[in-house]
Amino acid sequence: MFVVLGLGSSIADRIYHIKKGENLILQSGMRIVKSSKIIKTSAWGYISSPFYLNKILIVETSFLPYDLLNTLKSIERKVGREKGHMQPRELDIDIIYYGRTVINTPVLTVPHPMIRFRSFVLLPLVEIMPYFVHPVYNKTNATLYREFLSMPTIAKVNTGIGNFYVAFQKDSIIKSSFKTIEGNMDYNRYIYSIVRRLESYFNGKSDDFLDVRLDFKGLTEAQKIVYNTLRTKVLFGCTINYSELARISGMPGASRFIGNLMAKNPFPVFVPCHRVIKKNGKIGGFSSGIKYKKMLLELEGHKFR
DNA sequence: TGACGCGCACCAT
DNA sequence: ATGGTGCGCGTCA
Repeated sequence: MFVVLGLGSSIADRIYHIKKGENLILQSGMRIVKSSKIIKTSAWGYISSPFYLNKILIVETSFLPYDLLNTLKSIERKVGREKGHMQPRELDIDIIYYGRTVINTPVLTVPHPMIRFRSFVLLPLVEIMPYFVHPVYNKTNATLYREFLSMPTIAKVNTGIGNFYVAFQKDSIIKSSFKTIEGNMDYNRYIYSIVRRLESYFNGKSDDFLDVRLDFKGLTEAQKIVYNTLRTKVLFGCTINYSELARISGMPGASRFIGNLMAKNPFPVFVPCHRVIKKNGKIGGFSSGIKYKKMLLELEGHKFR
């Protein structure tokens, strides 16, 4: 059976760890049929982690899936110390494909479930087996990579009480959310800089993100006016009530419409709908969950019980 | 045309 | 201080 393995290392000496992994794979009786170039990538998930080197191998083996998994785990252990999930490690080996077999159990998912979100898997796959058809999506690796490139890039920031996600398309933000957004992790320098600013913001530093481009297409004229008014006139540390925001947006009396608009704000934090509170001093609603509105207002210096 | 919503003012307890 | 009732407004079906 031919299988595709993904090797990665995020602790120096990375090349040495990968090389050692390959040798142990050979020693365990597998035959390396083809191997990709090594590529360098930023860490997946939390951006502050160190960089990775990755490569993939096509190997020929007689191991059955679970035996293969155990063998690879023991190789990982031989190369490095025991590490938790998502921690930097000497060597990480994933089963990308096991022939055309599909496995879906708590211990093992094959093909690897994150293939279509990871350039460090897709890029080498395109290099050494572009026309292999993914048995679940029924698409070639080349197609998966093309789809990956047209996905938004998702930055993920820890807020202290949950994650905050920002979806970028060509250096402009198309959506932000306190819930997971689907997309790739293909960060660039600009996205890094926004993430660093968000990290500071969630630590209490004042930032209105007015230079950040938000993609307002698909919104009505009235919606754009309200979001822009809120964004540019109600800055860090301020609050406003729904009817007052309606008034300064040029639509007096539309407080209920404003509430509606805040509820479906595609850009929480960047369009600061958390600063819109009720006239009687109560906090009002928040579509992502009221705890986030409280958290944001508190880090901007307000008190709510 | 008519319902709907993260509100508001006004009136009741 | 709570709790109901119309009212208001732009959307979407």
